Amino acid sequence: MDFDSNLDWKPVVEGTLLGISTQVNDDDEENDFRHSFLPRRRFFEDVRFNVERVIEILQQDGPDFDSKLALNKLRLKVSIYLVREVLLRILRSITHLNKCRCARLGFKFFVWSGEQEKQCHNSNTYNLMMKIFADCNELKKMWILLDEMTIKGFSTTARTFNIMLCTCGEAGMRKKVVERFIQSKTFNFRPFKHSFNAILHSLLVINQYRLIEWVYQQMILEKHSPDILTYNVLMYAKLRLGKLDQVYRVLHEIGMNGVSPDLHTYNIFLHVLGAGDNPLEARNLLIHMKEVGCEPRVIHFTSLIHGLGRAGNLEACEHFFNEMVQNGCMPDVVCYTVMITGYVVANELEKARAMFDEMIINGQLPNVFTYNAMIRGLCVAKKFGEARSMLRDMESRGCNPNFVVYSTLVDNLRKARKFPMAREIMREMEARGLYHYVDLLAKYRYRRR
DNA sequence: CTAGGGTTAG
Repeated sequence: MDFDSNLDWKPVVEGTLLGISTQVNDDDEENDFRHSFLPRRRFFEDVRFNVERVIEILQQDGPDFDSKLALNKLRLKVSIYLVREVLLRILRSITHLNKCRCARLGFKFFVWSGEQEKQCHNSNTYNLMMKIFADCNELKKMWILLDEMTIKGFSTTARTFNIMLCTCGEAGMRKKVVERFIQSKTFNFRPFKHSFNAILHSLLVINQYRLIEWVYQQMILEKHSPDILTYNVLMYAKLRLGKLDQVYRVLHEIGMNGVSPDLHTYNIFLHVLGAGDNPLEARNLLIHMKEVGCEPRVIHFTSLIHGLGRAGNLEACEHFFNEMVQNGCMPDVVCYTVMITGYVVANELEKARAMFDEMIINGQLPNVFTYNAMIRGLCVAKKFGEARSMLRDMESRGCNPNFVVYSTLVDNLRKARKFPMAREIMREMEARGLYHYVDLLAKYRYRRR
């Protein structure tokens, strides 16, 4: 995909690292440092070229076309890079209509490449093939591949774990997957200290908070000692599950075990104090952070302001927002969006608008989250015409409305019994294919950022 | 190359 641009900037960047000026003169024949990158550059150009040829052949696959034979005729040198690129292309092309074909063609190529060159598979290519099966709902085949990679001696990774877990529809099944990885001898959990932290972290990424609690219990049963990462993940899960009292209990345990809190720990507590509408304690914590040399940053203030906004304490939001600026932290898109959401929740549309204007003046570009908050505010104030023109606005500024933005508008229109306009917006959604969103939900929800 | 702040409503 982005291979072109990669090839172009890489030599320049490496040159910069070596202390060589980035202003390369193209006419300078003696400038031979670029030549040393040629073989590498050539290699990737070849891969790219061959990916196209392979895809072209796979696309023709059918009863009247023997694609394996055609692939053989190419007499390719099959490398891990080639396999990876082809599988990635297939993975990205999956839609709800071509699932069967993608799974079949992907696997055909996967098997064929393995027959050409023993060294062209690794954990990564297995993960990719498994991901293709996962997205195509070929779960049995995915499990078979997991066994195969283990038998062949490839280690499973956090990525493997995530792919398997995301296909589990029910909690019981997810627990089985977790058990398998905890006991696995071939689980490559680096760079984490032990597999428990790797698993806990993976679970955090895909929002499996109850499982985090369970894995933590297993970890204690097996006498592993938790570190600050373990505790932070656990507290984060407790926070998301609304078990605020237990977050404090974990903090107490951290102190008892002589583990030092870090910036993530503080962030979690700013979240808790904000949500609990406790600006006084928050202020003490901010002072404490500075004392121990952990200077609060935008994300810390944002966590706090988010909680306070939800709790309806706008005065405190504004106070900490100003304090942040005074501390030399410039608010970013997320922070502005949190402030706007706070005003919207409190029915302060004009203040929300002022924030929206301010962020643009300060060079922060509103994104889908920001527009969604503003549209929600306009709906709450019954300004549906303006809400709809804001939808047009965001589009013209290159920020395409997503499923959430449309839902905000449609739901509010329905609540206000403005059915014709609601239908109109829904038709637009359909025209953009956003109804298929539900079908693709599993594909995107768990994707790493 | 160890995570971290934001959206609908159910």
